[in-house]
Amino acid sequence: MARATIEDVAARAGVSVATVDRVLNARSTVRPLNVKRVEAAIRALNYHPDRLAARLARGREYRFCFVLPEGDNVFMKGLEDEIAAHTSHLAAERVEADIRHTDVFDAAKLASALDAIHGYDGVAVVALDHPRVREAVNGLMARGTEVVTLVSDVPGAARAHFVGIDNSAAGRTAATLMGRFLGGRGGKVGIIAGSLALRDHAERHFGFVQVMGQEYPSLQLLPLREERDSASRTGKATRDLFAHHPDLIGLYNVGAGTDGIIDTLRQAGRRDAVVIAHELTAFSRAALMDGTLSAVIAQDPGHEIRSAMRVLMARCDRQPILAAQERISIDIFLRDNLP
Amino acid sequence: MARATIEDVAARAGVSVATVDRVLNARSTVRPLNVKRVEAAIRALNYHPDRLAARLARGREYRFCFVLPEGDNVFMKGLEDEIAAHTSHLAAERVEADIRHTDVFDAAKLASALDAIHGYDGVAVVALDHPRVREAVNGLMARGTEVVTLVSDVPGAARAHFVGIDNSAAGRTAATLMGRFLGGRGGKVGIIAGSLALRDHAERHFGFVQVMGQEYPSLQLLPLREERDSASRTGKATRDLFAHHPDLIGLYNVGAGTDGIIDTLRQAGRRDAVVIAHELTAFSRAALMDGTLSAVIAQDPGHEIRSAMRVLMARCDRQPILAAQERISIDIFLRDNLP
DNA sequence: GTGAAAGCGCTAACAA
DNA sequence: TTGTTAGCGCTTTCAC
Repeated sequence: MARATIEDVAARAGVSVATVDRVLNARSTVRPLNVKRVEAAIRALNYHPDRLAARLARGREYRFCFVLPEGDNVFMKGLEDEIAAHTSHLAAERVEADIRHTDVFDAAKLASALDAIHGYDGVAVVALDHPRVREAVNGLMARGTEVVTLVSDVPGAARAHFVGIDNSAAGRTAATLMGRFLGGRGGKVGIIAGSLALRDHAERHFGFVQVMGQEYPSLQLLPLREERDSASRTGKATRDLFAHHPDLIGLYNVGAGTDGIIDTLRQAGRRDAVVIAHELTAFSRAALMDGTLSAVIAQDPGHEIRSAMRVLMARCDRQPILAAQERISIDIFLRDNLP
Repeated sequence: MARATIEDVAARAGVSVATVDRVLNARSTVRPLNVKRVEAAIRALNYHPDRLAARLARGREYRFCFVLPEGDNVFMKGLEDEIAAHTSHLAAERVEADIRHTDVFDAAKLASALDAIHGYDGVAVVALDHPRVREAVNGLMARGTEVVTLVSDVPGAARAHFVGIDNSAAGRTAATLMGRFLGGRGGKVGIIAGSLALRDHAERHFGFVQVMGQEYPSLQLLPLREERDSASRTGKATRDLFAHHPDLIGLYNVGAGTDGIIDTLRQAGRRDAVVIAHELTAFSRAALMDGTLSAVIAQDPGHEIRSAMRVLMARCDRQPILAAQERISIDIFLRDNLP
């Protein structure tokens, strides 16, 4: 017995395919009796609509807009590459994706960039946790544009989904690695972040401090330094930290700008300290290989982009999203398990 | 300007859609001149065939067979669950998947199980590196059935693809974690495997020993114990190891049967040793949470099943496979980054 | 409220 | 070797 089609259902229910389609897609009012009949037929035949045929008939085009931070953040460049790669792959499925850039550190600019978005079915945005941004996201959803937040969330907003990792868990993971790699040694641990105004940085920092305090009391945490994800600033911060604290044995970089830290460490020839950073880039890979970095905690930009697109498409089709498949994992990379 | 269709290409090339289809799918011989014309038209219009429409028209059904080890291996049960889950999701895409069980430790049985497979478009098999199995795989491919190996490979075989991790890298990863978690302490490290006849176990063992020898000379590796992935045997082995070696500070379980080890460790109240095992299960998760296990190295069964199906489908459609998307990563899980 | 029928872009007979 | 055409399963006018 082959798959049931909409015609089979129509025949069994004693109505036309158009009526079946109406109850399936809640398109227009159908007499209650017929609704019952159709539903019964669907159950009886175990009918599942053929999504391919539906998409073909609908001739639907998905237009998505990705809003990313401007600047030279390597991870964000990676996201862009993945968007390009996946879009060309999805051209066959009528998906079109544009990219817009804006200043992520500025809520007003980000909000007005979002407000200015028209003519898209969905938008994915690297967000900022701020009332103005929340408002802008809600506005988009209200106008019927699906919104997912990417990498960094706006918790209170009506966004359809957040595509990204649990950042406090990522911070806790960093702490456990730091604590265990340091294996009972006592000393100081430095922390550098971009800005605690960025929700992901704040959460990582929180998770890190929490576990360090609870589990590794022999390690003394130095006050957090906010260096705006700038390589020159993180490099200088690293030099300062080592200069002022001869007993510095660990360093955690919560945000970007890891290249600056790596350069400084290489110049100083410091390979003994345990250094943990986020995101896999050409720099961090090389640093992992030569021992400058001990571990990297990462999120896979490819997974994130594909997930964002799947979620957006599912929402546009009013289909449920499979939470398990869309969960983004916290990857730990050592020298030995680099992809 | 909308997407170009096959009709646009046909019109521009001055041929019929059937001819375009012929050159697209290398269906039958087309006059070279027309091939040129069609190819030029495709380039000029930037034509990409609509895969959805193709699949719909083809009315293709993909019939796949998964050959898995029999027995109560929890990881393999996980694979089965994922097959079920993904198949129901792919029913909408006309994919049907059956599961067969066989004895993986027995090359002859596995080979004849493979020989007995007929009427499938593709098979995914948890293989065994043995000439008979290689022959059986080659036989399937020769009869036009696409084969991918899953989790455990048969390197010399003509299989279309191997879906799984780099196991020697996984072993090296285990060693680095072991060495760093032990942080300079000296002592003995035990190794338990299922059987070195299983290629994945042999490779993990190789990678582990290699890195331990090179990087952590203060740790003494005990001779490998082969316990056939049986929980009762690994449990006993663990008891023996601790009884005979009071200075045992690390334990690496290369294969399955981790539950036995966990039970023994819990009973003995040994939380100080660094214990590393493979695969995420209800047991290993709980053991990670309560500190009995220090780290788990895993491969995501969901990714593997989805990848196997994608690869098989792509092969059936004679489409290229995207290596980057199909790479299975070596996941490291600590208490803090459990999914 | 309901149904008939014309596509969506492609494939695969079948004819020429 | 090439072209014509009837579908694949669904959506969507447009009449009734």
